[in-house]
Amino acid sequence: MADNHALAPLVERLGARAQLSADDQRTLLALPYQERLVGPGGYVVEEGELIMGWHIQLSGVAHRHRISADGLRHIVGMHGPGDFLNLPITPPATSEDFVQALTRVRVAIVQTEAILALSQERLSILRAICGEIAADISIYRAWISNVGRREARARIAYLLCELVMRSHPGGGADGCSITLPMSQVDIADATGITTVHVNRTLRAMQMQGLIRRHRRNIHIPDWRALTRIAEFRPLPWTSRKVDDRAMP
Amino acid sequence: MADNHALAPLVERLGARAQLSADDQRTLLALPYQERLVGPGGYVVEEGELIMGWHIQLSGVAHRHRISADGLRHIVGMHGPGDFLNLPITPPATSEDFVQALTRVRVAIVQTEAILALSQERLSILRAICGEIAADISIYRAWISNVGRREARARIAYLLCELVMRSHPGGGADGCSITLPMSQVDIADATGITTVHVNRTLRAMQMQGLIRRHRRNIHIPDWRALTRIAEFRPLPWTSRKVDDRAMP
DNA sequence: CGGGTCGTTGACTCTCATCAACCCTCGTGG
DNA sequence: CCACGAGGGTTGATGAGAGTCAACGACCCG
Repeated sequence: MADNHALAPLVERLGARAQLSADDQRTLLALPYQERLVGPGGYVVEEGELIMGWHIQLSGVAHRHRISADGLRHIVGMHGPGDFLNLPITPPATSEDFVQALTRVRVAIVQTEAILALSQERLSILRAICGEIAADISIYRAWISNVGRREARARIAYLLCELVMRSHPGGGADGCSITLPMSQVDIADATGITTVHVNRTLRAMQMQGLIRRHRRNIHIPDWRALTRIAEFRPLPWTSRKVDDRAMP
Repeated sequence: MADNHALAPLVERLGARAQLSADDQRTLLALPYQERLVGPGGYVVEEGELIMGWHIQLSGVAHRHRISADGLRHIVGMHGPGDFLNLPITPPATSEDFVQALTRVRVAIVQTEAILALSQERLSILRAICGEIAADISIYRAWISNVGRREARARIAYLLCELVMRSHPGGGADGCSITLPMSQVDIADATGITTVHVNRTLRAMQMQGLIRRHRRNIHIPDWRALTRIAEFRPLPWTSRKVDDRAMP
């Protein structure tokens, strides 16, 4: 139902973990929203920007980063369809980081008051939103653990696992492939290692048979082996369905 | 008002960022709750545990960690009075990490349904909770950035800044001091470096005049210098008041 | 054809991990 | 009273993983 509705990714995401009645789904899809389109390299959100409205990513891939005093970029998260780019909070709250599009990205902006009102009316929707935020938080903690103390290969493997989960509805499997939405520079900034070392590590992973590469296409012959190296926990990702069809 | 009520830390935290009427505050304080007391070293939450109720830390200091396959401990966050140890979500959701007490810790457990119902009744409370969760998320992202790509001194400086903010209601200032609630082993696991290197780095920071140490007492002669090294952003911490009085 | 971004590789350096030993303090118990 | 052990802290020697610097190649697009 309503698969071609713009807000479908939101409903799918909320429905993945919690029970939403047909009525809940209709109500969500009926939320008034504005749509924004951002091209590759464009900023979806900028640091310091006032948070006006609840941003839900509809399609495409983006990353979230901060710039340190010495100009280094730290990527602190990846975003895909259905992701909440902020919480429904009211100004004068401002964004602490940049969200930058890697591909073409569509975003829906819902009035904060509208989603808060809806949460008050419908317990099931409030519950679903809480569940989704909890999963997001768990993923952020996984990133802390990932970049904190682990060797380069494990960090990159983890990032690959996350990208696989984001682009394959059913999760990873032997023989699956992804097209990296990001350059090796981006991978470096997301894993806290240098581009030179990313390059060498990818090569080493290929030598070890963990991945096969052709340009930005990554083939994963043994999904279990990759997750073991990455110490990837699928829990927060389970039943997260992603719908990334081409734009209308 | 109600300063000596057990749930006062919750009201203070929620009131720090949002406007809560006297009536809101009374309603929050009237929430039914169970209290749990955990001694130093005890687990407040264990990995895999079913999340039953909304956990709010009332006093003490705790840390949140994960154990990797090779047995290494990764500390992914610190917790103090007023912190939400989980979101109000319903089973079968389980905890992804351990929360372990460093000092004696008191926790209030509120029925998930009770706080959800209250959020539905009172927009101001829902707003306040969203604001607090958003600040927590920002802090997690800061951790990702902290442990990702920075030298040992900066990582430790950041952790010290956070501990200062947690124990000084008004924020840090020249000449302030803290008593570390954690050993150097804990600092190592929270910053992703080894204990040996933590020790050497603390010594170096002392040589440079960034800190003075006596056992676990840390004196900070120049707060601005420390935050500059740490690239510490006070924003998510602003007006976060902490009340860590002795237990009744 | 030229310029830009991205990817690749080599040589050298350095931070930090590893391994190992030793100290201190404190609580316990003979 | 002292022996003992455990946890935490300190220090040195050595090595490995990753950073830095530099150059070059591949590809895309105007």
